Amino acid sequence: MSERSPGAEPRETHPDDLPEYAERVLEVAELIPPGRVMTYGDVAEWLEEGGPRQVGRVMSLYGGAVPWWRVVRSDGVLLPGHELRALGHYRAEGTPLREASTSAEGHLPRLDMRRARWDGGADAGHT
DNA sequence: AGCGTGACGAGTA
DNA sequence: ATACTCGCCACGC
Repeated sequence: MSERSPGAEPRETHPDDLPEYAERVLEVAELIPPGRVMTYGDVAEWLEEGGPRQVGRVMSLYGGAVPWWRVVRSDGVLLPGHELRALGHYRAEGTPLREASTSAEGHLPRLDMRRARWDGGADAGHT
């Protein structure tokens, strides 16, 4: 609705609002059902825009407003720095985990990606 | 304009 | 299974 001075494109530098891309990423994060996860790469593919690193950037900056623990690394490693918080959520939602095989202590479980990965409703067409 | 960094990911050793 | 490399790409200095 607002107009811009002719000749001055609003390219980068967004005002206070979240960048459009960030909003889309967060939107997808909200779609992930409890007990399931999507990888950064999956989200990027689903959006057909950006890449894993861009999704990761958005999550690091604005993820606090959404279930951030449901967007994970493809190898299932818990988010460094928030392992216990994430683990609490996973246990509470019944997200499939792979307990450390060896009896080594200090090893937190990792996500069982084969079972926890959510396809984003592949047949629920988003286009 | 170059260079390092990062909530990544796949491939190789 | 772990460690390392490389490709990726937006950002900040």
